[in-house]
Amino acid sequence: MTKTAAPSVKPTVAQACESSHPHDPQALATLRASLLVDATVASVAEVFKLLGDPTRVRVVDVLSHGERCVCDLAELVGISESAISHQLRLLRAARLVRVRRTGRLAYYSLDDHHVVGLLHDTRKHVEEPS
Amino acid sequence: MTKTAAPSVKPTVAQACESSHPHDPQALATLRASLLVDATVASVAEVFKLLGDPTRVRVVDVLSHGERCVCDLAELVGISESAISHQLRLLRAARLVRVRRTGRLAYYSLDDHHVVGLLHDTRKHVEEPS
DNA sequence: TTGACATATGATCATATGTTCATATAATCA
DNA sequence: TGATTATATGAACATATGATCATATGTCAA
Repeated sequence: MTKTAAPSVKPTVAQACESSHPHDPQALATLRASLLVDATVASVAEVFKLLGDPTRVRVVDVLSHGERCVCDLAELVGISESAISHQLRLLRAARLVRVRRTGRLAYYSLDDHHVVGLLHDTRKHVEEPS
Repeated sequence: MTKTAAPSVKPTVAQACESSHPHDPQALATLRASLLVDATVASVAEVFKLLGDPTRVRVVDVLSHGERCVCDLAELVGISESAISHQLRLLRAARLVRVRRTGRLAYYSLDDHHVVGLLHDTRKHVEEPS
């Protein structure tokens, strides 16, 4: 879907707007060299994509207060247990959460506390008066 | 698609796993009260969703180094000008970028410098050795 | 004014995503 | 053992998304 090919992979074409405004090829080359590499872009986008869903934001929000079992998560997030389980699977795959099993209960907790920071920063940001 | 209804809107049902492990209703109520409200969850998810795409991550990355015209952005990001324009539209709508028009050129720049911080933090995070 | 150019946008299409339903697995209890 | 409970997962479906193509708008140069 999203094109992730690196700019550097694409054969460099003459810039369409080159004639209209001056470019410093050296500066452009320097800029290009300082851009994030493909793998980083992909990883970063992946983390943001996981946080880019209201259900998963709620899950992280709940878990930021401590571990919870699946059914409590479902209840607190306001979604079916099946739906929560699917979402937890995604978060697990990305190592954002971790499971601890006790009998038939599965307790989830944050495995990546960076996301709490991201959530916190973004929350403060969106709550700022514009 | 994503269910965004608040837990509090949903009539409280008896918890399915109530019988299996003890719950402190008071603690649950306190937790519930400290969760993010719907509007915040939606806004936060919206910002993350915009950053959850490799193309847009690249756009923000490029713009974090200074303003660029659309055709340079297209070139640097490695995508068609039409595609870039569509993405810039989304970023504009969310007030993450801003346009400055000069003749037939449109220079885009970051309108929200929080996103650079988010990008930076997440980058450092994904580049950490696990 | 005409034509070339820079950007924007609507329509379309293939693919991705999130939920639901049905079912599977595994643990506990009668 | 058999029934119940907690969680997981596959299939199906509706919707969302991002790219492309065609076209529109606005600007500048000849």
